[in-house]
Amino acid sequence: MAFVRICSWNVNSVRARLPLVERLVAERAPDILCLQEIKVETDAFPRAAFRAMGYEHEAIFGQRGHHGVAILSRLALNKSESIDWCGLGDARHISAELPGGIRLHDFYVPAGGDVPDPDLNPRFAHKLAFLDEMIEWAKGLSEPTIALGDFNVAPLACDVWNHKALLSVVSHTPVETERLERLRAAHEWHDAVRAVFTAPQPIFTWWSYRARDWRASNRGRRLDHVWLSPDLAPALVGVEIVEEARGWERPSDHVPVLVDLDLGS
DNA sequence: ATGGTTGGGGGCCAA
Repeated sequence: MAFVRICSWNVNSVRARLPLVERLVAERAPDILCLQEIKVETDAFPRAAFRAMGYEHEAIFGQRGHHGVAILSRLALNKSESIDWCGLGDARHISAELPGGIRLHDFYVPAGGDVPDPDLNPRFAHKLAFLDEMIEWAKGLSEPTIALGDFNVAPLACDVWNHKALLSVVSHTPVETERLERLRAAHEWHDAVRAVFTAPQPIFTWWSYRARDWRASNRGRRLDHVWLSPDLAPALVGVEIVEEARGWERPSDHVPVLVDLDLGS
């Protein structure tokens, strides 16, 4: 095993973003790609393109039009499975076991709509219920675990461009950030990105498509996360937020998050 | 306070 580079990336359609995934692979060579919002049915996933890039192992859970997650790997993947959060059948989670018995969980947490009130907005209620289910699930975990993906929550004040303004904006409201912290604490996960880019340094992984100039206004949020269970925390070697990918042609609104681990022999 | 853009799938919805 030794060194393993893992990438988490909400690609906002894997078919639309294939050239950018190929560029990332050429330039950064991750061993494992964890994608979210692939927006394609499992059977229509462009497997051949990933095999051509050297990813021979796959765990894919797609869905027509919406959501969808996939793990593509140069290392063997075993016992892949998905949990049906909130019983809706949504393709928002896939997990697989890596060599060495590490379980890797790839999440696409609901965005939650616009209105931050669960009584008025069913999407926000769904997001909170989804996080509540994750908290209960995490309490029962024991194995070495990596949880990553688009959590759609920016937990810290320095994870958004304007903390006070975003306290009432879905993704940074107290009910969400408190839940995310309870989830993290439930398995004592280590936030790999914040272990390297420590607070209060602002770090973002998402910039809206709607900005005239995303780089100039820099109104970003850190919605994408990579968490390591305590036994894996010492394996952390490095992190890169591939911010430049937001400026590539026809970009996703999220950028890749790379985490390097030294898993020893 | 509002609108701004993108992708999928078909003639708007979700993000």
